[in-house]
Amino acid sequence: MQGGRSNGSAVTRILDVAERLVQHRGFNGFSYADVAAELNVTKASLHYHFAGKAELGEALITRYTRRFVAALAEIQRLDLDARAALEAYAELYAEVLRGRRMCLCGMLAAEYQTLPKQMQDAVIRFFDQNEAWLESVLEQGRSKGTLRFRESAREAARLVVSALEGAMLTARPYGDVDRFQAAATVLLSSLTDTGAVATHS
Amino acid sequence: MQGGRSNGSAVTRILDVAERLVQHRGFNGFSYADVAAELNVTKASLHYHFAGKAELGEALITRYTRRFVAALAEIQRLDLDARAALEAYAELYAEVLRGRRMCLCGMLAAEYQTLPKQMQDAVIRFFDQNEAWLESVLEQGRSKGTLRFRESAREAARLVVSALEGAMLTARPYGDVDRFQAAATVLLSSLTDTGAVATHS
DNA sequence: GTCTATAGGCAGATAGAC
DNA sequence: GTCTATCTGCCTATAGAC
Repeated sequence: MQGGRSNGSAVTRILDVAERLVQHRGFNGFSYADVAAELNVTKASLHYHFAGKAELGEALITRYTRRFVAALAEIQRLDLDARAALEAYAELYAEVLRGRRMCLCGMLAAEYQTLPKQMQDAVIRFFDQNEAWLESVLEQGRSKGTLRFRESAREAARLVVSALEGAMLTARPYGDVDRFQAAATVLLSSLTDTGAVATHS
Repeated sequence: MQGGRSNGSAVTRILDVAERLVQHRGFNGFSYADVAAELNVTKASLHYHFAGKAELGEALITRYTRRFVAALAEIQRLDLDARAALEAYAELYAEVLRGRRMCLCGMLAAEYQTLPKQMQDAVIRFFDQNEAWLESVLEQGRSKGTLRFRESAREAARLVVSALEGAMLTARPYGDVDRFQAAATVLLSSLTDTGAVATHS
């Protein structure tokens, strides 16, 4: 899902570095100076490409969302059953975490109250699109009998997003991708179980 | 679970204001100046009580964890069944969210990479204690047949923490506590279902 | 497009009077 | 304990040369 490393245009290289910094340290935890130092340019030259931090931030979210939505479309194209589609969805998160990164929009959700308006709106759009895609997958899975949940598909979609974002969030302090995988596995099995399983250890 | 409002000692009042600011804006999103302004004192006087931001931050986590662990002990004391204990646990999170706050340690987990070492260690301890408590509740629920999950109780505990932290994280941009409640409800029902439920809409 | 230079502000922190 | 005053450093941002 990620592009190449620092071989694109100036704008692309700026976005690549800034994206990694935000996913590592947060929007309030990085500066133009950090980006400039890594690219061996000056802060002033960054302002030529992005008027201010708000514009840079908005561009980051837009690009990230575009790539994420493209990855969702690719999963759809594979025409997997619902369980496998959810596994593929969780794998998108796992890839980000393996790069020692938090989901860009999960990070920005934490900092939401301090973000410029245009970034806030872009963060909302990311989650809306994730939910819509998941709702469709979950509804289809339930209608075919491969998934099971009591509440609406929209509500179940919110659990999936919540659990995966939260699993990334809590796995990072431990530097342990297995923690994420464990939570994802329990989540998927809890939406899959048919009832014919052991009820105690 | 929260104490009174600004009626304690100077230290307590500082912690109260700083706690709210961190839960609202993040550790990198607030300053000594913010706290001082709200309390109508100067930044210098804050340094008398807390040598630096790192010490203030560590004290915040320690107090928050102590209160949270006390709330967990209170739930235990009520001797509820596992399902009700999990509902009470989720309600602790809901109370925080109703105050328009993120879980202190969830917020700090996002900013983890930028925190001073003593704060990082304190954040880890918070999650460890939550997991241990949940593991015990989940194991008991499974042995009594009121809960159902395939994997280890420790792994299921990680899902519970992940889902609730993630549900808080993603509900805040929408300013919508119902979003949290929906995710929590689906989570609990997915750990409770006995198998005799509808499998499609 | 990228640079040097600089503005203006806010950060965390300290010294020393009261 | 709280204050005034100040330090140093970093922040975002801009002007203008090249």
